[in-house]
Amino acid sequence: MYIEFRHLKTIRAIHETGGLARAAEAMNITQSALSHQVKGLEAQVGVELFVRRSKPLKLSSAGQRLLKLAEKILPEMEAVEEEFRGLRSGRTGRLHIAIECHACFEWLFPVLEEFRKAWPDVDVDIRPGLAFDALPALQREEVDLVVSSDPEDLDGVTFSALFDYEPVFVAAASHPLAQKPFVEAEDFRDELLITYPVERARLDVFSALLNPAKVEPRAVRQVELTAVILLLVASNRGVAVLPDWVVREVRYHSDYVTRPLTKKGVTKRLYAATRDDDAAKPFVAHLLQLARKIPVQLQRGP
Amino acid sequence: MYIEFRHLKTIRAIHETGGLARAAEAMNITQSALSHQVKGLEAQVGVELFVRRSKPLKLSSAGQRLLKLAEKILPEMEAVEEEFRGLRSGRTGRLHIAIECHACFEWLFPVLEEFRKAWPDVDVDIRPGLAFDALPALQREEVDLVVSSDPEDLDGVTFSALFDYEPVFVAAASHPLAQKPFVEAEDFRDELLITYPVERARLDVFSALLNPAKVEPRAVRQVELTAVILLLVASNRGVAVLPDWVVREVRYHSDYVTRPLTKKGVTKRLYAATRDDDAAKPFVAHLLQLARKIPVQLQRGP
DNA sequence: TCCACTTTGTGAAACAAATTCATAATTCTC
DNA sequence: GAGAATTATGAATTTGTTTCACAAAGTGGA
Repeated sequence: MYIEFRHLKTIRAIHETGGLARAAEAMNITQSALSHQVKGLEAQVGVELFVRRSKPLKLSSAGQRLLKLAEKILPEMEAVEEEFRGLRSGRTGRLHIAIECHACFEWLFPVLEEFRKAWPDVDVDIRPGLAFDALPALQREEVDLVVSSDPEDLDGVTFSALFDYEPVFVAAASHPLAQKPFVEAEDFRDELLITYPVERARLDVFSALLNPAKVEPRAVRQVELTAVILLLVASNRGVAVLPDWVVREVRYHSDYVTRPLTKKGVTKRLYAATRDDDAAKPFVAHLLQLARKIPVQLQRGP
Repeated sequence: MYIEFRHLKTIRAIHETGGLARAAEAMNITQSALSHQVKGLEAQVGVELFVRRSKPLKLSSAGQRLLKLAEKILPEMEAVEEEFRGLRSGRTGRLHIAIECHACFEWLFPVLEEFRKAWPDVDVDIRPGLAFDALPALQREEVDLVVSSDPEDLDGVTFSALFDYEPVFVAAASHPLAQKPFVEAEDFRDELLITYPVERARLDVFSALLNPAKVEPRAVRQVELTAVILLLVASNRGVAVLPDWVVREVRYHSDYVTRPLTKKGVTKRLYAATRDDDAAKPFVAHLLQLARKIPVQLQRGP
């Protein structure tokens, strides 16, 4: 049984125009063609779809059922077609973002806020990238942009630099280490370190400081939310290392202090990874531009 | 841009089987045909639907959008096809009932209760037929069965008798007229008559008794619900004339009495009107059978 | 009831599109 | 890099849709 979109459109047109001849005109097609089509459809489904006793062709009960289907299906259909039209013109598309760095929510939300104003038709989503390997997913087109601080050389994938940041030590103002101008790996040996619940390789403290120095903190506690981490730190229940942009406001708050890691401080760079063919799309370029500008503005503070 | 069901099925099959060749086999079609089809579709929508860098063909982001559409639309489609298959075999269909007689709900609900057990796939509905002319709607296939007590000679419409009933006078036991063995038109002259809110021509009291005798009751009050009418009658706020089946239980209830209209009583007959072509359908026949049997059982009482 | 008018139905021919066959070109696997 | 598996392509074939030119049937007015 082969009902086709053509048939649904016909049913709808006949119903709307109230007749086969008028429907034919509305569809720029011959009245004859429609007659054949309707006959063919009725033969296929084996059911009378129209009442033929009276001249302006009218839907039978089965026909009305089909009309209901048409009115449900065709708009969805047409929405997708419209979407594709927009996709060709570069106005629409999909931008599913995976973030490997846990704290990136903090600056990404303002970026997306701004982005959506400019590209309302782009299907934006954030996938908390912690559950899976983001870069393979990028290659498999499951995801369209990955935020990462570890560029790799991958086929068909480009990494573009977004901005630099500094992982900084955060502690309560009353904490002994607050007296030092900077902290070193050894300073962590007796501390309870609060981190995001991700593998150590993805945490700047470990990758940039503790692992190279082979230092293990007294204890590590994993906390999901940035606000909660800061709360714990403020009440002297532990210390943390967070990207500077996250604790920017905190600097002028008496309960916390921030200190560089090592004398010279540590600098890391964030990248956005995209598929090469996507990089040309205007909305992708725009997002990258925003992701370079807005976090820097946020760091300058309010 | 012409996306067709064929294309959606293809998208789905390729996704499910994980490859064009396997999908082709699943659809009993050549692999070549599918390749052409996919190419044609991509040309139509002007968008890459598959990732071709790797061999087992994989959906691109646009392709995934289309897959989502397919997974939404195809099941609805297939449900309707199934419905039509059932319709051909007489297992399913539509049975929208219009009732001209207001009290018919009382026996129609038990009938439909029973009916739905036997024909779960038939789309049954009751349209309170008071708002429109039911018989023309029947001819226009807006409705499939009309319950009426006034058979007419209409083209393409058959009236089949259901059962006889007697419109009876109902009054509080303490009402003076309760003393009489039967009531006559003249008896209504000083009464407040409670009726359903429909035109007088459709009320048995008027058509069978008062109009011929040219008697007008002291007052008429219109009430929608049978239970409320009986409540009012019980508290002696008026009298009513209702079909006997409605007040069956009431007979043995001390607060009410029922009396025939005129010495011999009045007998009316209910009919079901159907379109001639529907009358052959097995579920229509079954409904008529139930509508003859069940109300009589109800009248015999519990 | 007849007549003009409108609307729907039909068969053959023209046209358009989908499918197949045979085979080439990729990519994957070992 | 050979062989297997998978997808792509071109020409021929088959299938399906549309048009054309009428035929048939219903509608409404005098």
